[in-house]
Amino acid sequence: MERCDQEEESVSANSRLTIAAHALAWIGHYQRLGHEVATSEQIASSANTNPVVIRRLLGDLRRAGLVESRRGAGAGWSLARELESITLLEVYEAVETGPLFAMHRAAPDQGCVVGHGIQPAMQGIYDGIEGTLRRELSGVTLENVLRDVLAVPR
Amino acid sequence: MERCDQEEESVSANSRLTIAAHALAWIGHYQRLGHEVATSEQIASSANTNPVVIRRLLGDLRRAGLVESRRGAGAGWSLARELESITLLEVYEAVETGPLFAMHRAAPDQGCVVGHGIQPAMQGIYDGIEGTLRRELSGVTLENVLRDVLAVPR
DNA sequence: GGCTGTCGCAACATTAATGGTTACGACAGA
DNA sequence: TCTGTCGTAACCATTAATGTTGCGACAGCC
Repeated sequence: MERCDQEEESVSANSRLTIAAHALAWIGHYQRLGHEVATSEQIASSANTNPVVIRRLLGDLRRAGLVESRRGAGAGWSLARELESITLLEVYEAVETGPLFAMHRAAPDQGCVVGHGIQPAMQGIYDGIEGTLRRELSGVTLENVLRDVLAVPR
Repeated sequence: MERCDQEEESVSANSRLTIAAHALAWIGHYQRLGHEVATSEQIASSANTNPVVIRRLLGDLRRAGLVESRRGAGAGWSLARELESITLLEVYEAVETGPLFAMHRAAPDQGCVVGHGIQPAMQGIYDGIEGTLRRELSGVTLENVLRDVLAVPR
């Protein structure tokens, strides 16, 4: 598979949510063209990555009940649910692991008033932010995503 | 410096915002007790980390105009502004680098309709989410944080 | 029954961010 | 001059994400 190098400054964050949305939109679009299943090879070609990466990601989505896979001849992936019913929140929860912001690696000094109170204080703030993030993500369906994708001018 | 291992499942995300808030709250609280400056050694002891890590982080905050440092004898760190006027958004922008969610590492296949439209589509969604995140962060001041910290029961 | 294409998964390499550690010069007050 | 602390470079360790290869499992088809 050819690598199409593009000079990006310094990609740090994880692109798992982006690639997962790409894969779901691709499968949904492909099925609307009349095809039964999509292969990891086809999706990887569109996303410019390795088929195994796609299979790993789709494996997470299958565990979440969003897609199904068939083995044997004529194998491939298909949606387990309609694009309209899948939200970015479900995709996010299927592919993202930890919290947005982490606490200290080692517990702060509990003998210090600041060290003692900082984790509960920040946790309360972070919980509120993650709740807002989830509300935002739950307001976007994969149908919305595919519509936006197809609306981009060539 | 002793390492106080605490069994966390799998800390992945970055704790830079947490540590920065800890440091600012510590300096602010210390100054209210009548002290002029705080040393990276003291802050590191409270946060249970290395003084150099604190100096690096406070260096970012100084570049953002949130703290000042003094050198020579009686050296240390002090707030450049009141805790009430510093928001978590300013701290976030001072210490966090990239976007919350990243795009593909290599550009997707532009010859595919999905590959062509996926990045603009997701970017629009991500921009909205980051805007919401920033609004949330801008609504919390370091004064709020310190108050929450001191309100935690012993 | 064998052939074929694809998934499932393990194993390993690569890259990048983060954090921990040591070292040492610069600085400024006592 | 002495001392304590900052400023910063250099290096190592750890972790997550990603890329890659290999191969067995599976199921339809000939």
